Amino acid sequence: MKKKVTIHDLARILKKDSSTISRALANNPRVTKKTRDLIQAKAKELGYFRNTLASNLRSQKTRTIGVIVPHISRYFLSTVIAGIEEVAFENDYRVIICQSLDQLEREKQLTDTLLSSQVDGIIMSISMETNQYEHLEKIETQKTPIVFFDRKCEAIPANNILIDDFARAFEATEHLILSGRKRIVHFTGSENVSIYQDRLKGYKEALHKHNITEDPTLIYKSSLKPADGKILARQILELKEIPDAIFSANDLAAISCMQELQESGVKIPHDIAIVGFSNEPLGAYTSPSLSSVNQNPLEMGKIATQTLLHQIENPDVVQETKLLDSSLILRNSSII
Amino acid sequence: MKKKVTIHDLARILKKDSSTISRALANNPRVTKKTRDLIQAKAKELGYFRNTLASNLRSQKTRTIGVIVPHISRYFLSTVIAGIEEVAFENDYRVIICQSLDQLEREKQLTDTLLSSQVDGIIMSISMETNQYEHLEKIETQKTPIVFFDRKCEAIPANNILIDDFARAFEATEHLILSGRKRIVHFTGSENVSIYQDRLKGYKEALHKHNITEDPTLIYKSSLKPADGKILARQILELKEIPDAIFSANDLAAISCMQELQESGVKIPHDIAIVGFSNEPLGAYTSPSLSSVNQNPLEMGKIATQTLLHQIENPDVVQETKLLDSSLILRNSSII
DNA sequence: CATAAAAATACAATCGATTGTATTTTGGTA
DNA sequence: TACCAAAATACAATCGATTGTATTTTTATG
Repeated sequence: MKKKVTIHDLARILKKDSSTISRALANNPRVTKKTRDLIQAKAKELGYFRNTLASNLRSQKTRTIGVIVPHISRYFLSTVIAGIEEVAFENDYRVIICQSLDQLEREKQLTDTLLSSQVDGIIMSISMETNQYEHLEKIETQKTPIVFFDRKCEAIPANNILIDDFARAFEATEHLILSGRKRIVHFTGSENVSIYQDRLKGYKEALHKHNITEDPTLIYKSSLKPADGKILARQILELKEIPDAIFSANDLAAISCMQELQESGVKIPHDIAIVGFSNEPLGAYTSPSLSSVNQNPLEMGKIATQTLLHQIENPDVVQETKLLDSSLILRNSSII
Repeated sequence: MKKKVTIHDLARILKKDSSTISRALANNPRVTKKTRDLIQAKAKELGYFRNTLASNLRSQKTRTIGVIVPHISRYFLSTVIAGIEEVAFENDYRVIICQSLDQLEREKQLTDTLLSSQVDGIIMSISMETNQYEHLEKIETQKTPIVFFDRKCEAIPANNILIDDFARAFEATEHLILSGRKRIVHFTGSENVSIYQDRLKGYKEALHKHNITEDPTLIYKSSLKPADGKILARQILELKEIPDAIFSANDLAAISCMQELQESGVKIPHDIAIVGFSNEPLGAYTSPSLSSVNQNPLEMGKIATQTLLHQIENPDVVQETKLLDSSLILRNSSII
């Protein structure tokens, strides 16, 4: 394999010191413009690329952000990532992206890898399984700045970029109640994850406000994947008293549940009204279209990154929780 | 900021040489098990992390793959990325992900960045604007292995992981013809991109086979975004003779076009039948559901990565083009 | 022309881990 | 106890770029 050109090669060829080459390539004024032009021309001619490894080792900075998300290919997350990448690129940062697949073991391995890689900061949405926090404490010990998004994490001091899950869940549930629904099912996810806790609380609070007795048999916990939606649909159909509404903590479960119910002859929203969460694009195209909550993922990714970069440059900045805009979007699955 | 623990710190504390520390941490048999255990325990206690930068600089390997795609958040691409990440993780490789936004300038910058970062290989789908290739030749000059996927690139020797766009386009068009359609519109993308060329060729070939005269006014070129679909719908409605089918080179344009046509009272598929390309998940949920071509993106990502890793370990391997399985999926937008 | 000041460039240490070679220590045997 | 081989560990160079300090060269001025 042909070896790569280094500043030492250039130094030898041009009979200059490598420090001069280094400064010339960095446009350092300590090198004459004439010499600088000569060096830069030769570097280009020989296809020189600065070795970022060596450079970073010396400068103790990598201008790289590590990102850990449960699943890269979900709409919400891939859009957050697009926002992260956009702001990172603008600020000349690289992004390393990893997926935990909602598994604690993988998440641990990935945090170790990112710390070893000397990333300047980490953006993360914790996995559903995360119920222990040594791996996050390592990040804190290393003083590597970290920003959590979507799923709140209070295990270590950090910025959290969230939406108001409680308020939106309350709003969604109240919307169902105000349109006359009384037996409202709720689909929730892992209790390790703040967003599902908060959505559950919002649901309960709305019932309470409107004097509807909370019925534990109407609360279903699952991992909220499409397959779960189908299973839940069948369970609902077996209830003695069929419910008249569903508030699901995510869209994918809501949509697959809706399809399964329809195949059994249930009319949506006439018999059962449905509201989801996350505003997956396909929710706008289902029949009926799905009411949901828009979480502004692009914005979330951008703000998470801005927050992280600010923290990288100002290590002593105060940690805080930022609540971004979000909104309930009403479509035909919950409006007659 | 608290400094990170290095092997030299451990060496000082344990009164050993840093080389011994290094070997102990790498489980090198030259260090006694007793000493090794002692060192590893101390390393854990002090929260030592191997500095990957230093290690990589020494070993001239980064175990990192660079990925450049037009848009991270598109279903097809984020699924390919999920496949890439999966195989990379299994093989203990990191993945740096970048998006070109289909812009040549960004693509150039990103290839430079990746080369400077000393990635061991690159996986890439070229941008729509890419019509010059110096930046790709740089990759070749550096002897950095590269694999292209989806969009074929013959500017430099490399593996290409593709589907048979020509065959699927031919099949899709023939399907429309066999169901009685004669005036078939085709939506195509940039002529820089092989897939659009091939889909166009497949479309033409099918017309030719069935003795339908090719009509240039029925071929519309755009960037195939949702907004383009709407514009094209309006242009179609203004034609003297309304066409009876559309074969679109992607789904997003097909779907937005379909919606716009429906709002003007066109019945799909009765008046105009539609077939898209890429099998976006939401196509299964539109009304009517959209016929399309499944490109097996997860598989594509996995195979691209396996191919790249193989090439990294066997630099002299022969470059080839791999055609993966793909299939036309018929749904209600093209079946009466 | 001499000399000081300024400009340009060279020297050398450093970042942290790795690895071939050299040295020291240990254990066994005569 | 002396000595050798083997085992364990230390030394030192290296990867490529950066940067404070030292040295050389150039320029300006009396």
